Amino acid sequence: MQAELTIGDFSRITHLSIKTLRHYHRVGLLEPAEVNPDSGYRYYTVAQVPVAQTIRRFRDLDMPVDEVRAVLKAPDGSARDALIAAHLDRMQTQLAQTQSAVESLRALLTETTGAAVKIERRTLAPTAALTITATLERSELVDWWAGAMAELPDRLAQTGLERNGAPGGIFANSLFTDDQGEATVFLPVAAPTQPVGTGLGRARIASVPGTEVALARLDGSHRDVDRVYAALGSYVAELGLDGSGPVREYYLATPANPDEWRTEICWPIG
Amino acid sequence: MQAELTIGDFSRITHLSIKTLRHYHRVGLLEPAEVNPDSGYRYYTVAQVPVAQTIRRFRDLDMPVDEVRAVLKAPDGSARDALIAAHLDRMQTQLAQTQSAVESLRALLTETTGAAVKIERRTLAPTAALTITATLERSELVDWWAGAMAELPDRLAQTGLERNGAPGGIFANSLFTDDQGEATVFLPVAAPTQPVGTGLGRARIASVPGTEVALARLDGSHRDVDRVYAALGSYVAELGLDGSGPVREYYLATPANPDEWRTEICWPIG
DNA sequence: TTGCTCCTCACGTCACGTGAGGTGGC
DNA sequence: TTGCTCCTCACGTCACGTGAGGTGGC
Repeated sequence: MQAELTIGDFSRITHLSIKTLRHYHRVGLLEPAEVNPDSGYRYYTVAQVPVAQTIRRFRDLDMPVDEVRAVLKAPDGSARDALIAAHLDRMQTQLAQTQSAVESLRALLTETTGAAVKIERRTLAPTAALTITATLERSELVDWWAGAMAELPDRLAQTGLERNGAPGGIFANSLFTDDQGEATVFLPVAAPTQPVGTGLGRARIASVPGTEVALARLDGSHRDVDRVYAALGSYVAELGLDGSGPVREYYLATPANPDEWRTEICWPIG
Repeated sequence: MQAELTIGDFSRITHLSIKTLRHYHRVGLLEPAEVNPDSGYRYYTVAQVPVAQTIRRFRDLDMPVDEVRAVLKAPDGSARDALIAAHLDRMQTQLAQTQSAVESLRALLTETTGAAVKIERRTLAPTAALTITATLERSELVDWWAGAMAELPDRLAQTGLERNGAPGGIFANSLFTDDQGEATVFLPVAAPTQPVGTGLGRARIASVPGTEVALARLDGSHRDVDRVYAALGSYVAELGLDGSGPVREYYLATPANPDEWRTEICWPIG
């Protein structure tokens, strides 16, 4: 025997509000067992309680409704587990980001004058390089960067070429102004004396152009990289220089501990 | 000399997207230093860069725009610090909730059959009690509960009355169905032989009515309290009982470690 | 019969993002 | 002059919440 529960009963049992239950009906996430065609009254059964609980748990973790639906409809356990694992991963990332945002805020508040960023001018020579390029959303940038940076040394070994300097990245302005654009990471190499074959996957041999830049070094993690960008951008603007080219970064040291990273941030000048 | 920056320049320097900058202008969070009245072009100055950075930091922490505005306009450092501290507190709470939601999900997934909840029937006798009652939003409930529970013993000492049983709480259905309603916490006392004076603040002497209930014990934190509610509600519904009264809880033990709490959850029956 | 529960529908919220259609500045 | 940057305006997104106005069921 299926006990018929009104929406109010079901709400009390599941701790999902009535408004929320109606919403979940509208979007097809949790359909009442029965709807009276005359009155429109929704009726649920006790068998639906565990489903509602599962939904609540996932929504508490901010899993999007569409994804919760996918989890509930997943054909088998492994598909389900994969979706859940993916979401827990995202949660993990988000927790780390929040943690880092808190630290960043603390730094901003405790800092008395704003540690001066030392800016120098430098002329970067053009070079050949092993490159990976993609057009992507700003939000994908960090993950993409890590993957591409990890791939480059393996590809380099395939080419048999000599490495010729610190790895770098080039980032289109639109990545910042419009939240999407082209990014490149590269490993400088001595110019190849003969053509390099295929089989390098997404990696390519290309030339990285020379340019004059305003440059500042960032010691530590990229948590506060925006402060360096701000210093450089302000410097270039105050001098009335044309800084319209894409920004470039050189990764002098990237050990496991991000606090020990050393990076050069380069803002191109005219 | 104030360097005039176009919205694109300013976007690159601050890492706020152009759309976001326009939005912040619309809502008055960050106004351009100048707007060309003919073209509508926005112009910013380098002096605005630090302000933009501060905004970005706070928004990264999900501080609502209205609050960021309040922080920026705070007349003095202490008002500002108070707003920031309040927000960091909320962040802390939220991190804890996320943590607990993850654990709760893990529990739901690893649990094989769903630990059976033992349900018994009991008749609760009416009693006099020292009570604190409020109408509140569901989201305020936990904080309010902690404050009121902490206050009750002090108030009891003021009355000179004898405690007569475990503290409890009574929660209106609308708290769950409609996200707001009346909540009461109480400390049972022997019926006072003479009127109790005023000066008890928000606490009152009142009578807690008797009722018959379906009851289950929750050992551990209230993280998974909804599972007990679900078991009781399903039980009552399946037996076709009228369970429309407000839910009641008794706090048998609330030591510092929430995993050692013991609570009786009572679903009233007709 | 009363009043409590339930219903729909249209709109609001929050912090932007999207996209059409158009104009200004070097 | 071209095309790149900038503009407005209306609407969309996400997960509901609000509120008006009305009806069903015990």
